[in-house]
Amino acid sequence: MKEQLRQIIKTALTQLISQKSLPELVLPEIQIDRTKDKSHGDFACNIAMMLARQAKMNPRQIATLLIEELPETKFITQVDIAGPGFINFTLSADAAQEIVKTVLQAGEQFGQSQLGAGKSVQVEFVSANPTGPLHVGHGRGAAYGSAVSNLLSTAGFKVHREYYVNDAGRQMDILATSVWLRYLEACGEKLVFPSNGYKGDYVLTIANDIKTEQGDTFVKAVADVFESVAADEPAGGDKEQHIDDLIAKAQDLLGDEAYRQVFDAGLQSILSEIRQDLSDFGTDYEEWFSERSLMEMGVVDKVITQLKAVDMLYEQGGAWWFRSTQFGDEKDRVVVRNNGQTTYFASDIAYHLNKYQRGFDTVIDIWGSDHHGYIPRVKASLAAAGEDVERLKVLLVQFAVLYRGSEKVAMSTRSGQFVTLRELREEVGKDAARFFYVLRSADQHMDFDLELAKSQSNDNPVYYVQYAHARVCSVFRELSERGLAWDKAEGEQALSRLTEEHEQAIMSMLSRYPEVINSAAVNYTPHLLAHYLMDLARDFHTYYNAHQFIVDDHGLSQARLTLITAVKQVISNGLGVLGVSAPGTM
RNA sequence: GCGCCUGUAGCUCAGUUGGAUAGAGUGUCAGUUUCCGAAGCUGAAGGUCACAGGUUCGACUCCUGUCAGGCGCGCCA
Repeated sequence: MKEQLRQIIKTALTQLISQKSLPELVLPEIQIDRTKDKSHGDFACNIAMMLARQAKMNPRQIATLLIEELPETKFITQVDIAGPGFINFTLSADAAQEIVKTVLQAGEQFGQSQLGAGKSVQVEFVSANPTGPLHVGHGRGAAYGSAVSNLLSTAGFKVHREYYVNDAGRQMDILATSVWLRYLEACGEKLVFPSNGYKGDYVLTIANDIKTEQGDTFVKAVADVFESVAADEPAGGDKEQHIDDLIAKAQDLLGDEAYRQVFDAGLQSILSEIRQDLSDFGTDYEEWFSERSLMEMGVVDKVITQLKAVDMLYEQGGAWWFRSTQFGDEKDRVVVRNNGQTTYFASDIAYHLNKYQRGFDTVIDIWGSDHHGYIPRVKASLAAAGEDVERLKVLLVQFAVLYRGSEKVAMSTRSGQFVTLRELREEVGKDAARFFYVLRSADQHMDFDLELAKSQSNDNPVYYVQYAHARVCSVFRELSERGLAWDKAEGEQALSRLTEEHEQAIMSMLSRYPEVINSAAVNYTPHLLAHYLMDLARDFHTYYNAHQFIVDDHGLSQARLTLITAVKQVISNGLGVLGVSAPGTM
C-alpha cells in the first residue's frame, strides 16, 4: 500500500516538473507514514515540506499542486492537506477490508516476506561457558537471540542458529579440577576447597556421579595434591596462582587420559543440562560448535601462522601480540601467552574466520553488554585477515538486573549463588518469561523483579495477548454450542458490513503486521512485535466489549466472525515468532 | 582518566529512523456483567522528555557541552 502511494506521488511530481509547475528538483526518497491520529486519515506524506526549501515555495502550495495532479485510484477515497503541509490519504473501505481476506488466505504464512531474498545469516547467541547451569542472565540472550532469528527467517533470510561451546581453556580446567577435588571429598578425603574453584551444588552432583560409576579410580593422596602448591588467598596467597597450581597437579597426578575423563564428565554433564534448558525454553540451534574442535583441527595454529606471515603478530616478553591498534583498537592484544598457551582471543579469531569461510552473507554475534570492549579487537582481526568487517554485526544485550521485591539479587556463577533459567521457567513459565524478556529493547537496562514475575505472573502482559486469542476460540466454541457455524466464503462476501469504528481500527492494525515484522527483523528489535501484539489485543478486547459477534443478522455475524478469525491468526503468528504459545483456553 | 550503553508520568518502559496535541502497562481514584470468558472494558488524575546551548519549516529524536547511573578497559574467559 505504501509502495503504491509512493508510486502515484512520484509520477505526479515528475509530471509537475515537466509541466514547469515546479522547478527542477532533486527528488528525495518519498516517505509514507502511518498516521497516529485517525482524524488524519490512514497514511501521511511529508514530501511537500521536504521540497519546500529546494523549490522556494510554500509547502501547502506544493501540496495543492500535487493533489491536483494525483491520478484517480480505487483504493483512496480522500486526500487532504493538513497542518504545515502534510498530505493525508484515507483508504477506501474496500481496500481496508481486503486485508481480512489476505490474512485468511495466507494463514500461518501471513507476515512472511522476501525481504531477505534468501540471503544467509548466521546468528550466534547465548554461548555461555559450560562451567555451570544457565542462569536468568542468559535468559534474555536466549529469548532475544531466538526471536531475532525467527524474525529474520520470517522476513525471508536463511538463518543458521549456532551455540559456540567454550570447551577448551582455563575456565574449563578450573571446572575439571573443582570436580576432581569434590570427588576426592566424596571419597572421604579431607581438603580445603580453593576459593577460586566452582562451588555450586552441581559440581558435587557430577563428582558423586563419577564416584558411583568409576569408584575410587581417580583417588590420589591429598598430601601429594597440595604439595608445593602456592597458598590460596585466605591464607595470604594468590588465588589465581593457587588454582593454576592445582590444575597442573591434577593433570600431572591423573595423567592425560584420566584427567580427560574427569574433564569430559563435567563438560558433558553440564552441556546436556544446558541443551535441555534451552530446548525447554523454546530455543533450538542448527549447530553446536566446539572450540576444542577448532584446536584439534589445528585451525587456531594455522591462523597464528598466517598472521605471523603477514607481520600482524610480533613477539614481546615471550608472548605473541596482535597489532590490533593498527585497526583502531586501544592496545595490542596477546594471542599466545609466554607459557605457550593460546588465548581465548586466538580461538575467537579462528572461529570468526571459520564463520566467514562457511559463506554466510551476514554473521551476527549476540553478546552480553559487558563484552562490548571486545568488539574492536575481533573486527581488527577480521580486517587484518583481509575480510569485510561489515559482514559481522555484534548485537549487545544489556543485563537484566534481578530484584526480589526491592532488593537486588547478587549473582555469581563461581560462588554458586544464582537463580537458574530452569527455576525461572518452572516458576514463571516459558511463555511469560520469554515475553517479558523480549518486551524491552535489548540495549535497554532491564529490571527483572522475581517477586513480581513469580507471585503476580497474571500481571504479565503475555496473558493479555494470549487471552485475546483464547477469547476468539471461546466465541467459536459458543457458536457451535448454539448449533451455528462460520462460513468463510459467506463472511468474506459480507465484509462490507464491517463499518464500526472498532472494526476499522482492527483492520488497519492487521494490515500493519507485515510492516512490523520487516521493521523488527531489519532493526533486530523484537520488542516492536511484542508491543504490536499488545496493541492488537487491546483493539480486540475493546471491540469484544463493544459488540456482539454472534448476532441475529446473519451476514453481519459472518463478517464479524471472519474478522476475529483473522485477528486470531495474526496473534498466533506473532506469538509464534516470539516463541510463545497461543492457547485456545487458559 | 578513556570507551560503549542509558536518562521520558509515582514505578517499569514504548515512541514508526526529524513530523501534527509526547503514549502504554502498573499503581491510585471513580464506574462497568439478567449479554459470545471481568485474566476484560470505560473514565479521571499524573510530564520542564536530566540540564544548557546549537542545527531548521519542525527536535524526545541529530550535533556540542555539563550532570547522573550501568558496564568495560588482564599474558581471564
